[in-house]
Amino acid sequence: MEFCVTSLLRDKGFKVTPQRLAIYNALAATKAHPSAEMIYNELQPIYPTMSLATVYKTIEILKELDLVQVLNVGEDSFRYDADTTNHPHVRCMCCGRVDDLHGVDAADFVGKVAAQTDYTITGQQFYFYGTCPECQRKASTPS
Amino acid sequence: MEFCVTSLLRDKGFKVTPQRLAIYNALAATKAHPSAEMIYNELQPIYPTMSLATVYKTIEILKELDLVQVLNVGEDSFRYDADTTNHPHVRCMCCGRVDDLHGVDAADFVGKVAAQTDYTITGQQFYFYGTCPECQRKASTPS
DNA sequence: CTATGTGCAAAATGTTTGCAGACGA
DNA sequence: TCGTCTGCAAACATTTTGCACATAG
Repeated sequence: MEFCVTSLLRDKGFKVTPQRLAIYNALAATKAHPSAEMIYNELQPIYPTMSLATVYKTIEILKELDLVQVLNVGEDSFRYDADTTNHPHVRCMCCGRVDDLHGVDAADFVGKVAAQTDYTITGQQFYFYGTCPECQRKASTPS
Repeated sequence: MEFCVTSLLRDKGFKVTPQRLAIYNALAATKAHPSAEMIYNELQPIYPTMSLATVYKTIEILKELDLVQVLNVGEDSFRYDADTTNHPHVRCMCCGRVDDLHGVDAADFVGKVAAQTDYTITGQQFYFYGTCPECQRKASTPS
């Protein structure tokens, strides 16, 4: 996996730096869909001198290499996902966490939409909003 | 229509001001899903003294009254839609315009998703990306 | 050794806030 | 008249940029 990123970077003429690997690995290792700042905070203990600008610049490259996708869940910042398969996401309106929704077939729906519009559809993004299991539990058993 | 907004504002204890009516009317009169700045620019000729802050504050109220919904098409700013029915949107990756996608039944798809997750689903937002008819035409007949 | 990358600080962008004067009810 | 609203400017948060030094190849 790490080898893969290394060669992908090199192939496109990008240099392989510890920061770039660390940022990609942090993204690949989590399902939390972190924002730039969350990645930065997570890497602070390991790379105390790394700057937020480096996180942004690296994400830009990772996007170019199709190694991450960008999420726009309605917050004031973007989130990033190293799983670049096209899957829907859910955001908990209570605690703010964002989860994947795998295993739902959207092809029918996308097909119907594509048939209804004059646009040429090249991609889509589905966001669901609700309450996650933990927040449901918290809500039903008040302290 | 205008009467309706007036009384909705009054009912909730908000004052009815020309700026608020103008902002809502501007939103209700267009299908372009303008951002705060686009609304501001559109109203400049008629209300030259109006500030962007007023646009933002008014939109906040309109959201509270469920008179507008917020769109997050992946740009760096939000867009607003006075059509509060839950319908998908398409964004042209070429010219940036955002259009409605009415007449597509999402109930099946939403139902499948809701059945697959432990979240309680309370809402959703579908964004499609592609090329609008005009940009397709432009692309096929280069100057 | 050279070109690119990093880290810092400053800038840019979009949005929010505080406050004095204006205005709707 | 009174309380809220407006408009301005300043504050804020997120992301981008410029540049000197560091480092991968």
